[in-house]
Amino acid sequence: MQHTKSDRAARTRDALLSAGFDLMLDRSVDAIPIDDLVAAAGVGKGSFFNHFGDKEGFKAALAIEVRGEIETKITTANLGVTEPLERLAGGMREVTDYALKNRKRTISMLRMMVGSTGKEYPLNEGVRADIAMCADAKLIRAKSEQAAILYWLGLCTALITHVVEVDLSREKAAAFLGEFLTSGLSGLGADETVTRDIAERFSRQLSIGS
Amino acid sequence: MQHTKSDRAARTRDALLSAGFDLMLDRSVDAIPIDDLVAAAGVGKGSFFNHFGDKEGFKAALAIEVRGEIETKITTANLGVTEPLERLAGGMREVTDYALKNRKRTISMLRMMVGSTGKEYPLNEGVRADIAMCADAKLIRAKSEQAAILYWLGLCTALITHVVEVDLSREKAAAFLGEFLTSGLSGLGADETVTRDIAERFSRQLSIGS
DNA sequence: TGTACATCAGTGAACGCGCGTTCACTGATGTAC
DNA sequence: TGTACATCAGTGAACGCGCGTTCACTGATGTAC
Repeated sequence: MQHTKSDRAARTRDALLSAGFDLMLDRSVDAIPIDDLVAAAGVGKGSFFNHFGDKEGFKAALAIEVRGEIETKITTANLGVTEPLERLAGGMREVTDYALKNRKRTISMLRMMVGSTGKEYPLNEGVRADIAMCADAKLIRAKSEQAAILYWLGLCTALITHVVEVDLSREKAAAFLGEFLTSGLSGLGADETVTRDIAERFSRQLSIGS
Repeated sequence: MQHTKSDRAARTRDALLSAGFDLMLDRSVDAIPIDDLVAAAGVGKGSFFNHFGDKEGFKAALAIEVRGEIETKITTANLGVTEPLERLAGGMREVTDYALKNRKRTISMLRMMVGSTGKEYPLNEGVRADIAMCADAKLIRAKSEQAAILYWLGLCTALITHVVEVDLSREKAAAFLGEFLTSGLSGLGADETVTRDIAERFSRQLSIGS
């Protein structure tokens, strides 16, 4: 079977990345010795360098890993959705769901985002597009597009930060999502009825789980 | 003069802290060797340990430093203010002003906040009190107090993150503050007219400078 | 199917620099008389 | 005002462990014939 060898490689690679996420519960990447990583992953020290070249390469791989997962999760969930406000809300719901299901990875991502002074959020580009659609359709108060993007991303970040910090139950996270959608959408100037509908509906979806 | 010796001590201490903030533009505290710190501060290596005991002590001192500055800045600005919505908005204006005036310190603070997984924002407690006052006075939609606090702190964080990231001019920062106050207050359910008035007035105050 | 060879991933001992911490000493400031 | 002493902050050489990186080797998987 042609995949056997790359399967083995993929397994060690994944083991190392997972070990990274595990150990980042306590400390920042910089503070984790490679010895600890390979011990936690159960692989030889050399494998670390086979796969990532050096520690910088490892850090980059960690970031790309979570980023990719979240992006495809949101993209998938929004596949058939055309209503711009629902796309926006869907992103917030999905990222919250991700935080519930992948606490350690989310914590790592939040740590790394600021480690590199905020730079590129995953989902950054998607939010920009959705906000623009909302503005075009006159669904939100259209002043500064950039401010709206920052506003929305800030809310998403604050929400999932809280979810992972206090290790919220799905129930409670859903309640918070409802609150954030209510405040968030009405803050953008969306219609009150639509806002309430979306907040309730999406909160319920999250509480059920997907 | 009895202060002479402690003045000397205070100077070296400040030099080390400032060096810390300077060097944190590039890297996290953990990634800064003490040799670099003392070189940048122009003091002997031993002084570092005289003042902070070890590197952990230094990190703690950095955090306390900024936190204290921001807290007293906000407290001072809100001294005579009794209107709860204005206190809330005043906090956001002051923290933005701080970010404009102390870019490096703000960057350091943002880095450190997530380094310890978000924990205690400076201003956390003040916001809680102001939100509670707003809710009591029926000035905002009163659902979950905790969600409202997270919402507001999230907005403050997002705003100053952007200010320091792109090194915004005071002018542009004031515009963003206006947008964030508009969205932020109306997201909380504050009266539309009051919101617009506060947003315009506080934005103008920031653009002039204090 | 079997044998020989090539490639690719894994391993851990060895290396050596980097970096946090210590410490004996110097110099400055404050105090006693 | 002057001298002797105590205290306090600053200094940088020296230490030694920790940690990132290297490398020669082993073992596993894939391929040729």
